[in-house]
Amino acid sequence: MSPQPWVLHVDMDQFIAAVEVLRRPELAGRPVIVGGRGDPTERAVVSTASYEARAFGIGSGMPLKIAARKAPEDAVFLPVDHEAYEAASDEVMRALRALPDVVVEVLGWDECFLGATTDDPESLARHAQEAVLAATHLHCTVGIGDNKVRAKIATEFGKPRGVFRLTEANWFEVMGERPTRALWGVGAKVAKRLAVHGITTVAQLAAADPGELITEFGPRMGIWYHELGRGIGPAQVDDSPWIARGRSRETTYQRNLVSAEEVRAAVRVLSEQVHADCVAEGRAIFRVNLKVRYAPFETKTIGRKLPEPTLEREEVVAAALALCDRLEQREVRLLGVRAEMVMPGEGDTVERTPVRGRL
DNA sequence: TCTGGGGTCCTAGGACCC
DNA sequence: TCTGGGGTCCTAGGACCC
Repeated sequence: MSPQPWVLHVDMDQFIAAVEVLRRPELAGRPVIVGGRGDPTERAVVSTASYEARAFGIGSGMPLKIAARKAPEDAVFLPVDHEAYEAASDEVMRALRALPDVVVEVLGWDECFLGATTDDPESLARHAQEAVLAATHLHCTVGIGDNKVRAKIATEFGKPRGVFRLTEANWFEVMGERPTRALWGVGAKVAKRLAVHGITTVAQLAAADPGELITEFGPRMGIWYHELGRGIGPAQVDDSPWIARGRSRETTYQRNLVSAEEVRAAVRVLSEQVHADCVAEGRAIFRVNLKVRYAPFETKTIGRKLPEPTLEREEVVAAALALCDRLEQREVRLLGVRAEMVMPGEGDTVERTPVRGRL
């Protein structure tokens, strides 16, 4: 068989929990739950649970308070330590980039795509696993696909520590009868809207009328979902460095903010932090957004474009505070300030690259 | 039963212009 | 007095991912 281009998706197994166990070997084999400040009585959620903790029904995104209720006596709750995971992530990516003739596109701390031309992708996958294990003592799963969508989904079937190949040849055999929710980019809301049209499985999505999907979801997403049903997606792996579109800071308060003064004080703090982040990158801010979660759980976002892109602290803070005037007089449990930044080498707007970030 | 913090992109609709 | 068609920009809001 002649060599052909392949996409591999490398996904670290229980990454955050694994990094914590690595530096605390005595925790091996115990249920480890990482989230928030490590205090299960606080408002926070689980970042990662070890496989031992998952056996008790604890998973990512679950409130720590719920996790505490499900957890056994010997469970360990740990605070999130971003720097440690970033350092471990750097080592993982470095090991993968050292593989011969591969392109590495980083998706997050614990996952990336590899692009390579080979006649034996399984062998490359095993080499990648060995290289990561040798460099970091961490295990990973590799999904192999003929594009990014299939490689990404393939990983699910290889967990943990395995390799799985998903291509046009076995797409419907593997995915056809699964719910649309199993597709990357289909969440609860989209699955529900599809179900209204009688589409509940991947095979049904593949057979759906594209016109109907376009009417429901718009020209871009309609076509995207129709192709997703057939496992079609981009295959180009791009290793150009990622440039963030914006920076944001948000905080969920342990006690809701009640008065307008409290809210304004919190917005000032957050906007000063965001401003400092942007100054550190040296990229001017052209838009400021405010995200507010009212108690109990309703989220709103408002924003405004600045007259001119700027890095003047008081201008940024004033813009964020001005948005406060448009908030409702209700208890606030979360506030976030986001700054969108001018892209280097461009004008004052962000150039949208439709697929990236979502894929 | 209680729901983080950091991101990304898409769509609808109004304002405005020719 | 009635009111086009096309385009761009902006804002708000929705949805998804790790």
